[in-house]
Amino acid sequence: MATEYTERTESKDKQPRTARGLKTKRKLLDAAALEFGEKGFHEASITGITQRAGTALGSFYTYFDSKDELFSALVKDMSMRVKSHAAGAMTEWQDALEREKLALEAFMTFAREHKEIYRIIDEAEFVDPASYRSHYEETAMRIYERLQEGTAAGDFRGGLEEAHAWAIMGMNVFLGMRYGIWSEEKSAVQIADIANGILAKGIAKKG
Amino acid sequence: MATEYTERTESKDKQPRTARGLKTKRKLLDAAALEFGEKGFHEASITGITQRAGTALGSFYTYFDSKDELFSALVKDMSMRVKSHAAGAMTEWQDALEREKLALEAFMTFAREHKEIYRIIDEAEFVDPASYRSHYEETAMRIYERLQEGTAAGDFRGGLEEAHAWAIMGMNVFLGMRYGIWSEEKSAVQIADIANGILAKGIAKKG
DNA sequence: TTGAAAGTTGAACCATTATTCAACTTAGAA
DNA sequence: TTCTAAGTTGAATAATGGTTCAACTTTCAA
Repeated sequence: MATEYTERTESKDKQPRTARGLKTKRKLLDAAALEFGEKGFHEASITGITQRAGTALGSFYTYFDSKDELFSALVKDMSMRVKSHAAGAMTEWQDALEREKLALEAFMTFAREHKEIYRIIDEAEFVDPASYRSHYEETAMRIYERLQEGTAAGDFRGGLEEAHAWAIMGMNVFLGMRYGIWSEEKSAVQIADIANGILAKGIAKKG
Repeated sequence: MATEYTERTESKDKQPRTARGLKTKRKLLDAAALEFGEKGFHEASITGITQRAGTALGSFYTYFDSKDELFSALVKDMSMRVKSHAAGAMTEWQDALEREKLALEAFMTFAREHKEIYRIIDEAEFVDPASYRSHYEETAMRIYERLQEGTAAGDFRGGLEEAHAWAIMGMNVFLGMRYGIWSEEKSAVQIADIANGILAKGIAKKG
């Protein structure tokens, strides 16, 4: 699975300059995603990564300055992939509420298919806190914008704040962990329905 | 602050047998909470812990088998302390909805006062996954029980499942991180009100 | 075709740090 | 008071694994 990786923080002189170099770097990145996902940052080793990638140990340092830098690059890439996936799933919807349902459904599906991604993003809290924070702040912002659009469209009530977005995000993340990663006893749709029920009417008895 | 720590997993022969021993062990545990909270598991060092505690390096191994075992003991203790604190705050309430508000409020306050605790529990996902899971499964269970009581009392609607508890927990955890640990721009009460609004009526426009 | 730049290789280096241990000190029961 | 168990100490041990580097191979523009 040849994936495209963004590499914002990278030192210029480490960019591959030939097709061969590009291929090697991609192998390293894919291998790293697996290694970090399986073992976590500290248990993962450069040796393990280069072995998976089928390259020599030294080749790693042709493309990355350090283990930390690689991890950082991966976090940013994973963050972007979650975002793209969700965006792609939220194209067709009748009302704002349904859009949120689609968002969570997409999120759950993605979590199930890429369990390693979640481990990497979560571990960024300790290895690369700035990226971790950005990931969630940007995600919250995106949700907040959807809330505002929803209010404007008359689907959502007024008075929705940034904190509402964080609450929804928290719901989604924990449901993703519990019913996406830890077990798949319920379908993504079932879970999305439950969360959507909360957003639609809360849990209080009507009266 | 002499805190009591539970030590379920500890080997019997490491228990202190004198008052002096007990005191040293407590110093080590308190120092460890600080060290792990500040630096995280891997950056934290036994040397750092014993230095903070004002004991010799070797004394650590009089009371603990390993760095991992100590961390594990800490996670369990922190988990218990969050639980106790929340329980203590949820004694006076008129209806189930208000009880949930008090729970989140307590959680937020506690997070602000013990930021290091959150780091420790979060990092357990990688260092001691079993404890991490237990912590959240038990918390979710407690919430779920409250939901059932709420339904029985006529405060909550029917059809509430375990997944509803996970959704609420996720909301709380993320709000605690964002508005408890990262910044305190809003009061615990304000945040608890927002979350409670979601539980009470959702975010959809009444129609 | 050719040679300089790019890429590859893996052994060696080195810093870190958890853990051990044997000598030493203190506590407290008898 | 005495003596043994409990506790303390910190230098030494050992294993790990990130990083460097000099020799070697491949690429590709001219």
